[in-house]
Parts: sequence; C-alpha cells; structure tokens
Amino acid sequence: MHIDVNNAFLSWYAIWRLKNGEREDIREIPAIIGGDETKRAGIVLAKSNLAKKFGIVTGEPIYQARKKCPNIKVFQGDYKVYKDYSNKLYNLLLEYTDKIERFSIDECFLDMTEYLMNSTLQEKANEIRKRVNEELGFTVNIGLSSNKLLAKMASDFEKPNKIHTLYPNEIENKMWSLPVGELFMLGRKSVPKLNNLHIKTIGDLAKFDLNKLIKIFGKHGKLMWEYANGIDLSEVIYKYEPPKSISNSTTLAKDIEGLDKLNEILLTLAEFVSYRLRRYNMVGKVVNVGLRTNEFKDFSHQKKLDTTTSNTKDIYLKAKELLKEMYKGESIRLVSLKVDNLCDKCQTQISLFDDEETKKQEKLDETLDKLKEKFGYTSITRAGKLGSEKQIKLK
DNA sequence: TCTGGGGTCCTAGGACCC
DNA sequence: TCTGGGGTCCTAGGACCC
Repeated sequence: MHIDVNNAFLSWYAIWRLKNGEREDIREIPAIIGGDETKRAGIVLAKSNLAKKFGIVTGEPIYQARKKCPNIKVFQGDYKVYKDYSNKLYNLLLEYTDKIERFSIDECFLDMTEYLMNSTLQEKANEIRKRVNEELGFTVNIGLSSNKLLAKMASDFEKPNKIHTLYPNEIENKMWSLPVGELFMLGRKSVPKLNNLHIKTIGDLAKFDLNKLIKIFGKHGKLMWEYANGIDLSEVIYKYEPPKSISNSTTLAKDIEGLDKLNEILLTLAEFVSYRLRRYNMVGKVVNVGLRTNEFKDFSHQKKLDTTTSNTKDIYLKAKELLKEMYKGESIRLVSLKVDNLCDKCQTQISLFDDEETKKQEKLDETLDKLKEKFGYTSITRAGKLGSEKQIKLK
C-alpha cells in the first residue's frame, strides 16, 4: 500500500488555520504555499486544486504563478504544522501494520502481507482512507499492488481521496499509455533523451531493447526498463535508518562576494549542521562546501577529515579551507555545507590525538547545545557571525 | 522580488598500490 | 621490443526524489 497525502502542505496548513479560528478554507480557493519572496525563496511548494486549474505547477516561481492567476492567495506555511500532521497520520497507520516506510513527510509505504486478517487489501485501504478524512481532516490517495513501484504509480492516478490498484495484469491497460515522464525516476533530463529514441509512453519504454538502454543509460537504463515493466523487488524499509549525510544550505537575500562574508555564512551553517549531527549522536568524516553563483552555476569541493568529528570548530575550519581553495571571486547566491560518511559516535574509536583542545571544544559545543535546547536555537550565537544572522534563515 | 532545501545514489577520472 | 592488469580510494559533478 502506498499512501500519499493530497496537496499535503496546503491541506495541512488549511486545516491548521481552520482549527485556529480562520473561516476561510484555502483548499476551496486558488491558493498556494510558497517560500519567502523577499528572501529569494519564492517558489511554489504546494497548490490547491483550483490553483492547479490555472496551470500553476509545484516548483515554479511565485511571480509566474501570479501571472497565471493574478488573485492567487499565497501562504508561507509552517514546517512544524506539517511535521505534526505527518506524525498524526503515521500513528493512525501504525494501527494497521508496524511495517511502515516513511518515504517522505507526506508519503508512506505499508507492507500489508501479514496484516490482512479476514479482510481484503481493498477493505483495509478504504477504512484507512475514510478514517484519515474523518479523524484527521485531510484526504489521501492510496495505491495498491504487489510491489512498491506499482503501488506508488497507482496512488498517483486520479485524485483526491481515491484508491487505485495497479496489479501486474493491469500494467498494460493502466500504465503503458502514460507519458514516459510519469514513470518514477524519470525526470526532466531523461525524458528528452528517451523522446529522441522515439520513446513517448511508458509502454514504448517497456518494449524497448533492454541492452540498448543499458548501453545508453548504464544502471539507470536497467532500472527504467524494469520500472516500465512493473518490476521492483525492493523491500518496505520500516526499521530506523540513520542518515548518511547531513547538510544545510541557504540562498542569500542578496548575492555576496569575498571570503570574509562567505566565511561568516559558513560559520552559521557549520554551527547548525554540527548541532544536528550531535543531536543524532553521530560524527562525520567528510566535509563538503557548495556554492551557487548568481548565474546559477553550481560547484562543490570536499575533503576528508583526519578524524571523525561533530565539533563545530573542526567542521568550520575544514569548510573554510575548502572555500578558500575553490573560491575565485564569483558573486555568490547560495552556500551549502554538508557532512558526509556519518557513523554513530559510540562506534568510533577515540582518536590518539584526542588532545586537550578537542575536549575543550566538545565541552563548549555541549554547553551551547544545552542552552539551545532550553532557550531556543537562536538564544545564543557566535560573535563571528552576528552580521550574517539576518541574511539567512534556518528552520 | 526570477528559479528552495534536504536528501540518496551513480559515474568518471585520477592517484596510488601490488 | 615504447609504457599491463588488477584493485581501492578519493573527488567533482550530476540525476533524481519529495
């Protein structure tokens, strides 16, 4: 079973508003959830069905959406609200099976093979659909099949508040006539290449020569052919999976130039990334700094650390080093900082060079973290980044 | 006031080793 | 007799997802 919340961010924000005394249901008007335009984050994150009728699509700039529908209402939404409703949904689903994969904040896969008791999958799905609507106040689409890929494709059929099946014997009828870009994992780069091979529909792809696809697309070629034929052997991953990397990035309110200013941003990011790392009780081995120029050119550099760490200072110093070697004076729009190759802190060996300075830094981070937990993340900050604080926002 | 943010996985080239 | 054949690790860039 694949469960997908209809217009998740917008629906959730709508019911939160209603609960907080607003009369207007933003699901019933042309409305979108969007980022902050004054901070150059003005893109459409979710849309109401009426907004969709104007041709507004997720990911496009808000100003473009306004051109399509001049009296569209724009809301900024609230990530905490989304998380809250996502958890409510998850808890309801736990009544049906504990084999749930949280694929994203608004999508779940349920392995129902051992949990049907005396009812059919259809009956269970219908009960879930109804209960979510009545008890939580929003709607979901549910896809049913014998594997994850087909269930996911099924939940994407007609919306909202609907249940669809896509069993192997239905593939030809229900899936093969769709445009090839509708297939999961076929994005905006692959579609034109496939079209050039005269592959327009998922059916065309399914019947295309597998070896040719592998020659052209490598592993991805095999995957897309299997998906087009409804083949997917992957399991529902319901056990906790620790993250493999942790990153934060920020689009700056204005382009900036110069190492000093960029370093300030890096420090803010290093503080946040390492704070999150410590909250997971993990350490990382690789630091990666990414930049986007005002011309939307992306580049990045990465380097291994001598020892795994979650220290703000270690990560910041390495990031600074990377920035220095990659920065050639461009005008910068976005800065990102990622810590990669993570592992549990308790599994790592204590470094031979775990000197006094490292212990001091750990103690400092620990103290700052406690203050942040108690008084809020922004309650305390480093003097070295006071200038950058207003230019970037972190959740 | 033109184009977010957080992830995972893959590929290709180069360094280095025996 | 111009310069083999494995392998691993590291890095940069890119595709895709929600």
